[in-house]
Amino acid sequence: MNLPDVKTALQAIDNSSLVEKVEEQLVDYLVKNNLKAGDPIPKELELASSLGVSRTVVREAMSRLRMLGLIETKKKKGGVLATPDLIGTLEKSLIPRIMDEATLRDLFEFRLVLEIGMADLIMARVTPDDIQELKKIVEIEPDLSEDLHFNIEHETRFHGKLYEITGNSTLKKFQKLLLPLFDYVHRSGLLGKQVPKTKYVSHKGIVQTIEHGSPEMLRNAMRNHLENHFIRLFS
Amino acid sequence: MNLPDVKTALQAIDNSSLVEKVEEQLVDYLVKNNLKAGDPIPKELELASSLGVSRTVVREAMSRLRMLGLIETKKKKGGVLATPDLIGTLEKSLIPRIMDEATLRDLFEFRLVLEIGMADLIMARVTPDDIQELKKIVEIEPDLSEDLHFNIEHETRFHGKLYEITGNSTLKKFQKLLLPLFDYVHRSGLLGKQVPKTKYVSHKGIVQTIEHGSPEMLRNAMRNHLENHFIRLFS
DNA sequence: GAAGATAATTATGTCTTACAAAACGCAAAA
DNA sequence: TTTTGCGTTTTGTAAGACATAATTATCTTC
Repeated sequence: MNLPDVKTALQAIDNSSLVEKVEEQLVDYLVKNNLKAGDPIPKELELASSLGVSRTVVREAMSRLRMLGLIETKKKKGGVLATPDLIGTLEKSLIPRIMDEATLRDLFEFRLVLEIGMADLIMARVTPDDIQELKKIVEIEPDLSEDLHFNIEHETRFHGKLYEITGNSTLKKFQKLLLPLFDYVHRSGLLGKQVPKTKYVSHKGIVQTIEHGSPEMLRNAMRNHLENHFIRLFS
Repeated sequence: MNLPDVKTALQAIDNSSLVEKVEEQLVDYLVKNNLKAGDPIPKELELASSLGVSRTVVREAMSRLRMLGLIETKKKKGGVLATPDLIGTLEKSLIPRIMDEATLRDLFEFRLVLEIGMADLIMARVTPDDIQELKKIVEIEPDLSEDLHFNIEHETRFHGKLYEITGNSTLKKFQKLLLPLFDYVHRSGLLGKQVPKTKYVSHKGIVQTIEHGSPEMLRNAMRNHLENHFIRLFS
């Protein structure tokens, strides 16, 4: 037996608790029986007896699924399958101070990737109303020297609107989720020293590109706009 | 009292279960006390008595946090704070057949956004070895007419390698997570009819761009390569 | 006195029983 | 017919007991 084989064999030993096993079996049950949202789930006592465990264990497993949004339970009625809220679940475990630095860096990059990549969605779905709103936002674009807090608030509003235009609400929720994280990463010194803020393509420039440009131009504009961040990443 | 006021008042009623409240308080405790990975957590019985609830409830709440990877527990030793695995958590609630269609579409778009946006990371971090490996992969690039399964497997290997080159393991894990989902979306008819497969920029073309081109060129190449998917989205 | 075996201790993991609370159905009363 | 109230069902919470694992203390043996 060679080493990798030994490793997989060792990994195979079952070290999970009863609750975890029941949780797995429950998910399995949902999938196997082809249940869809709204379909009822067996009662706790039924599950307990058919799985051969105590109700306590079943309840703990169901509690987890409930937290994931996979099921909902009501008194007397029992449980039904629900449609989970992916991003909402993420939110629960996303606590910047607790996460390891590698993941924090990763997520910071993640944002940059998203904002450049979503150019095509924006160009395909932007409406005249959206453009008007963007113009109104950048009208009061703050100067570099101004109050930092206002700057951040302004950044958030502008970029948030961009996410909104994509019409992809998962994307939008994801952005909202990551917001507090960027703040934290910026302060944490995780990315090395803050580089002197130079202005590249401005918000106004981006709006203009959206109104009169092409997807390709918008990708480039966004990339340029985010140059400050990229410099910190690659230095 | 006007109507909106009444509404907010009504929303304020606390409809959450004890377990949920305890869960919140626990997370609060972790954050407030500035705990970091490895730091111990009070014993179940202490928590139960200081929160004024039964051990059952405390255990259910902790079970949830354990599932999120926020804490780990060992017999005799008790619980310690851990660093949660974001993507691993997502995996638990990502069951294509159970998710609603809107989110599925969103996630499909998400992938396209990522692959275009990550061009800059690729260009900044690609190594000669990576390029060699990419070349080896595309060397045996299958023809359009060939076996579908092999096609998919090949697609996965090529794009997976691209994610790997970004050096962003969260991004990579995310891709791996989404893979089964794309398969499902493709078959589900969610995106309308399959368009006749035309070849745009090929994998070989992308490799060449990575080797000799610029970030901007790679963004464009990726966008073009994914044209088939975009057509389905915007039609 | 040191090393190893053994027992005591402690905290989590599981089981059981009991009761509270909400939601539903049905029947009785207005 | 509508409403009110009661009984039933199922989840939510509590409490106590024991099992299990890991750590610490103690004892035995040399």
